[in-house]
Amino acid sequence: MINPNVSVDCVVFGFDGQNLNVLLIEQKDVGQLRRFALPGDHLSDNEDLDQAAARVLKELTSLSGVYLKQSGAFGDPDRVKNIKDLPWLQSNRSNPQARVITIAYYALVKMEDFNPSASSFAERVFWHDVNSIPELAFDHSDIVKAALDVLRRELAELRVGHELLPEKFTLSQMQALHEAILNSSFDKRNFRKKAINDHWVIALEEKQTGVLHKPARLYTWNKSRAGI
Amino acid sequence: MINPNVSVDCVVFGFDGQNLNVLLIEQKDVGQLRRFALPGDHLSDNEDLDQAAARVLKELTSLSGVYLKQSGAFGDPDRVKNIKDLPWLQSNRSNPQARVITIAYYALVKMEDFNPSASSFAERVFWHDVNSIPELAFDHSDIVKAALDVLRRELAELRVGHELLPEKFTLSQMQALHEAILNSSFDKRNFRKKAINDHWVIALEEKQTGVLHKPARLYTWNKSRAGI
DNA sequence: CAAAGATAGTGTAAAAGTTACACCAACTCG
DNA sequence: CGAGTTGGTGTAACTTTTACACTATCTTTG
Repeated sequence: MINPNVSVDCVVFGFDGQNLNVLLIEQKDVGQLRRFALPGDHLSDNEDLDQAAARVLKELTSLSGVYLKQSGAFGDPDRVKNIKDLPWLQSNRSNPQARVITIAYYALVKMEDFNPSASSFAERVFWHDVNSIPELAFDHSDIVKAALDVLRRELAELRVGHELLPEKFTLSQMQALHEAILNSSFDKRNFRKKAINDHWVIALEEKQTGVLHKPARLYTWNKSRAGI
Repeated sequence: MINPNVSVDCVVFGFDGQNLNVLLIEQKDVGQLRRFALPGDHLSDNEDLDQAAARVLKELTSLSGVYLKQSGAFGDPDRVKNIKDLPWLQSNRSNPQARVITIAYYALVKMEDFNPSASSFAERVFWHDVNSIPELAFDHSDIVKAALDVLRRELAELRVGHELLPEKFTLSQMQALHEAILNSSFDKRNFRKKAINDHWVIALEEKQTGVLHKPARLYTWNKSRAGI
């Protein structure tokens, strides 16, 4: 059974080595309206919030094995009462008037590791650049903003981000990741100094192959550091 | 109307100039069991989560005007299913089996500013030292732990704590506050240097009065700093 | 009014961390 | 073998953090 009052929404940030993206769905809406939203749905009985977030994400986008963390609860009594959202609610919900409190989750993934594919009431799933997100259903734009705030704070404390790079990576890749998420840029020498001195990473005796320039040394996360 | 599936719980931290305490209620329980819990109750229709937290806190403890911030959502399907909680649920809830998801809030107050007084299903309200909290109803012990984590992180970034000192305060008072919340101790000279150099505070041309020792200089928060 | 009791208030040197900055190295491809 | 591309490095100036101990000023009491 589904709980009419509680939902979960997932803000999945994807990194492609360059830019930070958010996973959105296009909902099947009445008429030919295009309607974008975060993957999210109601909570079922007998499942935890964490489980619900994982299930819903999988049902709508086929993504699984993603580590989701809570980023906030949204409970404005009118958050699903906007007229723009009414047609969709009427054709998709048994009780379109029901008040819905949502628990937001966020995650970070490597885009190349996943092949989102739409199902359930999602007609399409796609990645969208985080810096130019279109209008979203309900209060989903607020949810994305809040999640991005949390993400940035967590990255600065190195509590997230390890998922986003290959097992072996170069310091330039790591720097690109930080720059994409924090939307800023760092001095190469200083960034490397810090990563190495603070033991974020461990140097391997290996180099990149298959690149058309000087191959970079490979590193791996220092698993004994916090957050891993 | 009350929502059977969603509640809010408040972790109100109180500071008395020395120690950090948490506001607990003693619930009226069947028999002579003493039952301690966080002030919390179900969400009503047409109210925001933030409003619900403020209302519930006021109803149970009479505290109002407290700035509450979200610290997490708790939704284990069994979180209100423990036998220890059953008698109370049966005599206090129309649907004692209902699953309840709770949104936790926390706040920081000066204990002297408030006079908690019990009403509704709270039989007694009291402050309890944060370092030795008794067993609480439901999963409230987890909620307190999580709130304390959030609080400490926020204090370190000076996003909270301003409420806890008088308008004009001494640096020793401020230091005691930080020491109580972070449960640690700092060097007096270094702490002062930092507070002044980083412009957390503004020195006033005033001194303490009515103390039985050298009166300390008074300071006030620098309102142009983040978080105020 | 002197002494005791209590907290306030202060400086410095060493160490650690942060910042700003420019050039040569190593690989691939044509 | 030259051009293109990214990798990789050192240092000096500056800022921040840490560790550490004594004198100052007020009240109270004998």
